[in-house]
Amino acid sequence: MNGNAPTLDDVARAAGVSAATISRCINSPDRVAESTRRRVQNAIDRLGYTPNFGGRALATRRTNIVGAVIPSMANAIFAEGIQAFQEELSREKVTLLIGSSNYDPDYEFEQIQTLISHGADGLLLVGSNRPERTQRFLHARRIPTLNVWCFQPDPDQLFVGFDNSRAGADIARLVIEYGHQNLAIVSGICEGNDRAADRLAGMKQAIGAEGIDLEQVTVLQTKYSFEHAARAFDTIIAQSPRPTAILAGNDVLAVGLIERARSLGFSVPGDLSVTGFDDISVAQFVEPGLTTVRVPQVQMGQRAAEELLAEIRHPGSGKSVEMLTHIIRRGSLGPPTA
Amino acid sequence: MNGNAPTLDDVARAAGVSAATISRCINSPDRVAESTRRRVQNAIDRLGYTPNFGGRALATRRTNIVGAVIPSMANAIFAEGIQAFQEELSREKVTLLIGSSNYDPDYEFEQIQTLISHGADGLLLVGSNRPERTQRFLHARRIPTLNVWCFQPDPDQLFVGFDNSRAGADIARLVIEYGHQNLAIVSGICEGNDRAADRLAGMKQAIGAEGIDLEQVTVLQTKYSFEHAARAFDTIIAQSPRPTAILAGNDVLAVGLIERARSLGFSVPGDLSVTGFDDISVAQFVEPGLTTVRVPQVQMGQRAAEELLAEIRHPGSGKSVEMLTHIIRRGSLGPPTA
DNA sequence: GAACGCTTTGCAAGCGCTTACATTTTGTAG
DNA sequence: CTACAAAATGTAAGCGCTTGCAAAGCGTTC
Repeated sequence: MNGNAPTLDDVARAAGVSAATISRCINSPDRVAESTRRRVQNAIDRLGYTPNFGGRALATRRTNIVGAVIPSMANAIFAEGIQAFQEELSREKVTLLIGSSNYDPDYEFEQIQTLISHGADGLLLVGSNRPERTQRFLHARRIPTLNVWCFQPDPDQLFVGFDNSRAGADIARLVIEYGHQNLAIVSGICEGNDRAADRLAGMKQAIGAEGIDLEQVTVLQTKYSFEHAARAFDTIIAQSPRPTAILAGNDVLAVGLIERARSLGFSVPGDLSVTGFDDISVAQFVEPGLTTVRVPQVQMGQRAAEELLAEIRHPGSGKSVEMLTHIIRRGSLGPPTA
Repeated sequence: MNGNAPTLDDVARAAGVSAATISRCINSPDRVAESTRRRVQNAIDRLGYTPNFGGRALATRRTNIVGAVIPSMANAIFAEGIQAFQEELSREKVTLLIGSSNYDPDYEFEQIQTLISHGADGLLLVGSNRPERTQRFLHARRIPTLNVWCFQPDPDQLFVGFDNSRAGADIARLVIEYGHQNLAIVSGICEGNDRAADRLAGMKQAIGAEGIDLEQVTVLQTKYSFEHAARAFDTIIAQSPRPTAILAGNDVLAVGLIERARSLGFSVPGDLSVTGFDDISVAQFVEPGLTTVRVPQVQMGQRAAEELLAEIRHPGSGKSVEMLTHIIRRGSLGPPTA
């Protein structure tokens, strides 16, 4: 915001019309006579006028800003989706206000408040499981909100995502189909992270359903980093009987596991198979390529933008969308060694 | 912005004081008596009041929103830096409005306009080389602007970055030190991208200075994607004499080159060395690890936030900062085969 | 040429907040 | 108890824009 920027009145004076006319020229040009419109446009250009944001926001009670809180930006997982989201918004002249929560619900709440206090007309949030007070806040303020990366058939909320649990079950089933009986799971930390929790639950459920004793399956929860994954690997590899396959809760963990395995001299998938989840771009560049669950990030981002905008413009009109995931087979999953 | 949200006046009425007092309670609590402050705070909590953004922006002529236009979000290159930038802003209760330009100057200009029209108090931009009209716009509006990812000793602009040219020269020199005489360069597209151009210029300069005939060095410019890199590789490998080392303009290209090389059966660095630039996180996870230029992204993001905020709050007080890069040696660069 | 309807424009009342200035309250010293 | 300064609060004038309503302009029609 600029101290000496020209205002509507300046333009009005310059063009010899009233401020209202200028405003109409900008917001509904067809309600203004062709000739005046030209004159006004001229004045606007000459003065280099741009509408003042505050004034406009105050008068229209709308900012055309949408907020998004994602767990992390450093992490490739959300990058593509958010990029698609942003592009879609941009098409509608809406911009993106971004916050990141670092996977911490309290911090997420703080970010949400900040975004709202900075005028966000609506919010994109990742996942659905958040503390009572966050829910209350959102609800009390009647803030259009859309959750991505998960799906629930709850008519009171908006989702554009997929069923993490089912996808988790899918990949677990595939691993078992390959003949693995001795499994380990390296999950993200489930507390406060419904996606991690659902994936894990899905995996467990499928494993149980296939007749494998869940007691025998080591489950580790760890932070999303190569380092943590490496440590998890060390724990798992020390066990006996040693698992022949490790299911990772996401690709970052999976890549970390593979790296650690190889640097310790294990062959993947010869000695040990590894699967991931998310299909981030590294997944195809590790050696061996990662067998993982492909999440339609770009589609998800686009669709989320559409539905959220719909909900903002006409409350109640946004729809939930369930997307489908599918498994991408690459080299990291093979049959167990006899 | 919410239709039925409580306003300052509502709170004033509820607390039995004037609106001005409420405002002071919020913005300069020490100018208000302890007892009233408590009473007011109480009313605020009870009503669930949050200041209206438009009103505030209008009155203070400030939004506490900072805009950033980065070439791409899908790309890991800017993720870490922007995350650090955002965290630093967040500490100061400033939020980040994000646009992405897709490496296109026109689109960048458009995004800049959008951000400004959405109230950004200042702007973070990547690189420095932009069209006349963008410069004019920024200058005419007196918008505090800071450029990252490059550095120039220009007192009229703010930079927090490094010397791409020197870094390019450094890595080229290292490659030559290893004994390579037959080189190729796969650069990003230089037009409209000063960083790519500077890196390339630096490499060329160093190569020339080391007595290698630049005519003999193939230089390809291509988009930042694994696909394009693979195609570039195909071109280069068909040449004779075949280069023994390829210098890539960034890590995405380098990884793409390595992947393609390996999938065609070439060994890296046995048959061919490859170097990168940026040290994105994949760089350490490709096989072999990428020898590349480490860019202090996190520091750069933090420092950029500090300086930009300084410039916004007290125009003229932001300082340019030159950061240093250094080379990370991993396995992808080795001596040429005899 | 009067009456009517349509389009184009102007008027003026906010939107919710901050802040300079005026006023009241409180505290303190003489 | 008075006088005065300091602290606390209130008053009111904007900040720049949108928009309902009224007025004016203009072309038709009878």
